Amino acid sequence: MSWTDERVETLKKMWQEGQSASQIAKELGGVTRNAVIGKVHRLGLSNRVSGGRPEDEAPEPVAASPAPEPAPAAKGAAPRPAAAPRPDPVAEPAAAVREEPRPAPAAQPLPPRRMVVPAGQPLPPQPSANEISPEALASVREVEKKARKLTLMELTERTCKWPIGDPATDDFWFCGLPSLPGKPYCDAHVGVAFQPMSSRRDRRR
DNA sequence: CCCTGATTCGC
DNA sequence: GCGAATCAGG
Repeated sequence: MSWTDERVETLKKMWQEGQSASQIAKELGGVTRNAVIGKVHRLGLSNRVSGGRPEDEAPEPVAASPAPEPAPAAKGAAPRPAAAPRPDPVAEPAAAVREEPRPAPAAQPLPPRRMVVPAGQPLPPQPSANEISPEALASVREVEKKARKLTLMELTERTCKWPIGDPATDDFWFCGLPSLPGKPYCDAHVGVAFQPMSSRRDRRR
């Protein structure tokens, strides 16, 4: 692979968005994070942040994006582990996680809201009425207390991406415990997310 | 251990 | 110019 104009453009864009070198490398493909970092330096895009600014560099205050683009699927598809778990086993939230470099540093103190009903019609993805083994639920509750409470950006391929809390408030985070190899969730959450769909009995409710 | 960016230096 | 190896951290 070579640094075509297009690839360089992607690199610049992502770097300025604050994406890590490894993330950029993954996105581009065919290059390692080292290659990305090397290129970043050659392009003169280093990120000096230290408090003291030599006073020569001033441009690029990183203006707030005009179109904030609400979190992709993270919000709308966010399952409610506590009450109605089981996010789509197929479409793991990882994709949505990849984006959103700036999750807005918390804001609204307490907006007038009652229930979170993600606008739009997309609400069906909910096999709902799920029967999760009591033990699975129990371990999940337990685990949630030990959750690392990671933010979107802190998630990696090895951290549990199970969302906890209400996405519409600051009271929201991701489990973050070590995920099972190849799985998007930790042991406890995998147990709730991937149900054999077998033990399905009638359920008074 | 996982991850980050920074630097060096042979190619 | 490129990027693996290495360094220096969190």
